[in-house]
Amino acid sequence: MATITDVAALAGVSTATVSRAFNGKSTVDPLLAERVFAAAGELDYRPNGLARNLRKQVTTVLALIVSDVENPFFTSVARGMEDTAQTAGYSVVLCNSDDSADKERRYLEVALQERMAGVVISPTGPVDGVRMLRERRVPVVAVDRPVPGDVGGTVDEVLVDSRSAAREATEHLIAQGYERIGCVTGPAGVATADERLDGYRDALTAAGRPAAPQHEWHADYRPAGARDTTRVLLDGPDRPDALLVANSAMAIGVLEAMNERGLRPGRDLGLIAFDDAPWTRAVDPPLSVVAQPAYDIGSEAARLLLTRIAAPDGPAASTLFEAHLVTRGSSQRG
Amino acid sequence: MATITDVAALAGVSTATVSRAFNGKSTVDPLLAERVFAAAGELDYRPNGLARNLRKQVTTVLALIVSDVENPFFTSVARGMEDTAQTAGYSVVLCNSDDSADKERRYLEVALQERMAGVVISPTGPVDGVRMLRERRVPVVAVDRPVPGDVGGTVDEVLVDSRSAAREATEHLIAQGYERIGCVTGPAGVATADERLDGYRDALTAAGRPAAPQHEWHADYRPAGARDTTRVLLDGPDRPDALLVANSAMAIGVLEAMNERGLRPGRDLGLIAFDDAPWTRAVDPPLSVVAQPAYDIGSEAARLLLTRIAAPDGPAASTLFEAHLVTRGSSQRG
DNA sequence: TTGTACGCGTTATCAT
DNA sequence: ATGATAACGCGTACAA
Repeated sequence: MATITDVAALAGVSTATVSRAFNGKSTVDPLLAERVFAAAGELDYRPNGLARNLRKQVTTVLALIVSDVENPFFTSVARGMEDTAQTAGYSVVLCNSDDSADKERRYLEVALQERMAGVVISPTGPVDGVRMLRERRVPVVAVDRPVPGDVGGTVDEVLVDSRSAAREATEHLIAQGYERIGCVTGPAGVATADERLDGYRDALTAAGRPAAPQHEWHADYRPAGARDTTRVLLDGPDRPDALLVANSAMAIGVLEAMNERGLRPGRDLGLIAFDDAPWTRAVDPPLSVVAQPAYDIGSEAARLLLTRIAAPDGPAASTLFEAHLVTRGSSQRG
Repeated sequence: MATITDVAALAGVSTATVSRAFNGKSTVDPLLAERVFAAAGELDYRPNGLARNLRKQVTTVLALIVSDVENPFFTSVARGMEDTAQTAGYSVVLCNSDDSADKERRYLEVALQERMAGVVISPTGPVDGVRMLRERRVPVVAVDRPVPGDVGGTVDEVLVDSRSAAREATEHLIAQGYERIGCVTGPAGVATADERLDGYRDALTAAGRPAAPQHEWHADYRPAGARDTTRVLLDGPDRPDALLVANSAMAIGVLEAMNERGLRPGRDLGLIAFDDAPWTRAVDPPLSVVAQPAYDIGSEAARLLLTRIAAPDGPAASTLFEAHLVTRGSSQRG
């Protein structure tokens, strides 16, 4: 593979000039530049990114570490981040931590070893990993959830006000006349799961309804877990007549269990789920959802990260997006 | 950030010894190794991947360039590839070409500049891009589709026998008593779209039914396009009573259009779609699908790539996976 | 077994 | 405006 030296030789200039030409420095004679590019073309030369990175002590690669690549919310985040990063000349490496603190830690180590320019993460593990990067002055932005254990909010975050959204959704179910409203949320301890449950409780409390622990369930944010949970809750006593479901993957499981029993969304069981996944329009009746601005979240995270790369110091920024309720057929009785 | 020199100094050895210790060479005195690791721990040293890569002239990063990150088929492929690559010590960079030849080309350039160890791609653009890598001895494996214009099959591929699967699915619709079976496939010219249409035709022909051009539609492999197409075909004359849909994203659009018209899958319109997306179990009745072994495809592609990295020469390998029909409620009248 | 010294390909500094 | 040259941090001949 041709190197800068080869090009310099063929063009009859120094490597410095070739470098300058390729980096668009204005201080290079147009005539020489011409010759450089001609030579480069002839040799089919591409600058060696590795050497450049070593020399400049910085890469233009960002990492996005998500807890579940198959979750449409995170793929949207990825697209948003990618598009913004792209325009600034950065590439994005997508990493899947699978909600395992171990895997997450490994990826953080990789980010450090490969001297990536920054990391966006939906954190699973404790704050240590993130702290490790920050000590090395590698910018980190948390998305979707704050970093567990990060007291004092020292790391940049892009979050969604799930609690208000959950409350709004629950209020809508109440307004629609549902009376025994339940909530299927994610694992206790996961911030989004807790918040969504809190918002649900807020609405019930405000409506003067008793808190009903037997109407609150935790599943693992995946279809199968929610399906099993729903089977139990549908077959048990005091069956709810409506459900707030904390993400779209679990909504799949809920619908599956309802199908098994011939239950129809809306009529037999009011339903609102978080995440406006494409398929939610495919079910009959269409699923009411809490739409999170996933793409914008990714895009904003990238922007924050790039800002932080440019100016490593300064106080942590926290951006809070609103989620909004999209009412469709599954949340009305008629 | 501490370098190998700092560690060597603190441990009272040469940088060579530190390097050997960190690379697990057996030729290093256990006592010295001990001292090296102690020093490294104290300094919180991490080898600089950039320098290592430059020195070794090779990275341990693989690229996966897909035509649509939001397509669950490709996210499964990504997971399969990632898991296999991981165990061999490689990382995977996920890139989204968005079915744009331009974007694809840019990512191929990045792969080249960053000296990535290999590329798995679902090709959109012409063979030139791929050829460019291969000339530079960067291994490439095509997944999902062959490389357009690659006469003679010079590049490694991992494909699925869509045609047979489409035929099988169509035969099932015929056996279920559907009489006016249509096909909504992807863009003409995209290999998978053409193959699935061919398989559909195979079945009709074999059943002694006339080819019916008015029952064949092309859409863009996305929900909205398929929805619009389906609106037209449902409202038009000679409306089909069953549909083979060439991917799950389009199935969403088809179902949406059906919902608008109060049509029920199976009873009013038999339905089989490619891709066993999680949500297909959430609709009522559940969607019959052609399940592709997406995870295995990714895993096999990684294996092929790693083999090729180890032995760059030798004839191109082509792996063909079977897809299998999963019959559920949407393909039976009852 | 260990150390010395060179080179990977590039960019930045300093002269010219 | 251009060229010579010294790093960047590591791995590996080669020598000891």
